[in-house]
Amino acid sequence: MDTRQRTDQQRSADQRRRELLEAADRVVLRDGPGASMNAIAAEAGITKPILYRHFGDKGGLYAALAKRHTDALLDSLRAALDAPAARRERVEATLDTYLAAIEARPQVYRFLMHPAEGGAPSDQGFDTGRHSIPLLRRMGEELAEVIEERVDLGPDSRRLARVWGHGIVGMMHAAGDWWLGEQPCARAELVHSLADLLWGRLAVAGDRAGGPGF
Amino acid sequence: MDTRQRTDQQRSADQRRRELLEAADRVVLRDGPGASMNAIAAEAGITKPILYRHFGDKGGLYAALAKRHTDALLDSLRAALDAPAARRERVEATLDTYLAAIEARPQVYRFLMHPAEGGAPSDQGFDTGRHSIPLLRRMGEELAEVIEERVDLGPDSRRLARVWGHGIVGMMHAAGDWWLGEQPCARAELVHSLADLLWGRLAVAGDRAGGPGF
DNA sequence: GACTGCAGTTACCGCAAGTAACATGCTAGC
DNA sequence: GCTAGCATGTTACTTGCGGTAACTGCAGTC
Repeated sequence: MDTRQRTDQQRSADQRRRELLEAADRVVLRDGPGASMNAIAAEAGITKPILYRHFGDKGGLYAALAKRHTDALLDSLRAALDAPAARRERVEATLDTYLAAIEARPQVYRFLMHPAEGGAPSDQGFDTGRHSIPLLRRMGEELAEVIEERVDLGPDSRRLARVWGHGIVGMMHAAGDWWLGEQPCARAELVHSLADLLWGRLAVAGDRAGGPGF
Repeated sequence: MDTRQRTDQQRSADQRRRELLEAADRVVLRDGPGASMNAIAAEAGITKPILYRHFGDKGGLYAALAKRHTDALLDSLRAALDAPAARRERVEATLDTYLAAIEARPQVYRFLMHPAEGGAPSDQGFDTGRHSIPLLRRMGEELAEVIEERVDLGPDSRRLARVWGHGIVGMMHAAGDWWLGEQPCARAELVHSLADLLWGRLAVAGDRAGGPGF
């Protein structure tokens, strides 16, 4: 029964890991990303070394935490991206999905993107920052694949698709971040404005009347 | 001679501050953003408390450091943005200026944007992250102003210009970050691809032949 | 019943941020 | 000239965190 026992142990270890991650999640979402390992361990009802046995170091824990949320977000984005609809509708749906996600759970978003804000004024000791980029990169790569697969970009399509994938994701991210900071308009308006930008409205807009030079 | 003395002292204090910033610059660019206050003080030939008297805390020092570089970058961007040329040329010139800057001094760029990477594997004790966003935000706001001032966007132009400003800056940033990581093409190609995206090529591209349903 | 392996603990190290209290030199007023 | 004040600098400390070593108790195994 060696294998059977192994699987039992494995299962309980995974279960424990999940519990620890949930505890970490609670603390991080409450105290911000500056949460200490001690605090997380306390929330989980155990002590530090166990966390280290499970996750190696703080970066490992945060990476695991980030991966959970990142995977979840990417799943919803994929769903929006795969919906059977015209291109512009799909783009708008994807933008809206992303923005709805960050609007619904800004704490999670801030953890994923800006690992160094919440918490004490003299916070220290988070070593994330390695995690915000992975999310952006992954989104960029996935979008690039979708673009290359669906849009006819002529020769050099691979490179072009990747540039656009990362560029569009960055646009969405930065606009979303700004929008989340100072809710200047409804989500739908933002979605529309961004889609307009992607649809080339900048190119066809006229010059302003009293513009300097023209 | 009270005022005269005051100004003398003031001048020397400012000078000292500049020297300290240059020393900090050297250390941060050499050791990454995980550089300790002790190391910076040593490089400047003094000890920690003086740094704290000048900058308050580590965040203050890093903010001052970031402001220097941010201001410099914004100056060059403004120059490119103000050049007398057609809109597309200006856009390309601005993109190129930004990308040339991050290509020329990736260390500075990484400090401004990803304050948590270089340095020891178990780095700790940087509390920036408060600085990357300011740069993006400032660029976004400035671009928004330029857009609103020069482009005729009809009613609601203020909101639209800000959305676009932040969105375009984010696009530039994310694409630049990815491009810097894995130099996949020449700078000029990237500039062209991004400008094409902004010029609506995504909207007019056809669907790919064997696409799944689309 | 001794043996192995795993969850868990306490107690510690190292290191960096930040601070208090002490030393030193310069200018100013008497 | 001599002391008062102030800026500049120092040493030596506290606090708090990440990370680890070494010990403890407890399942199941031969």
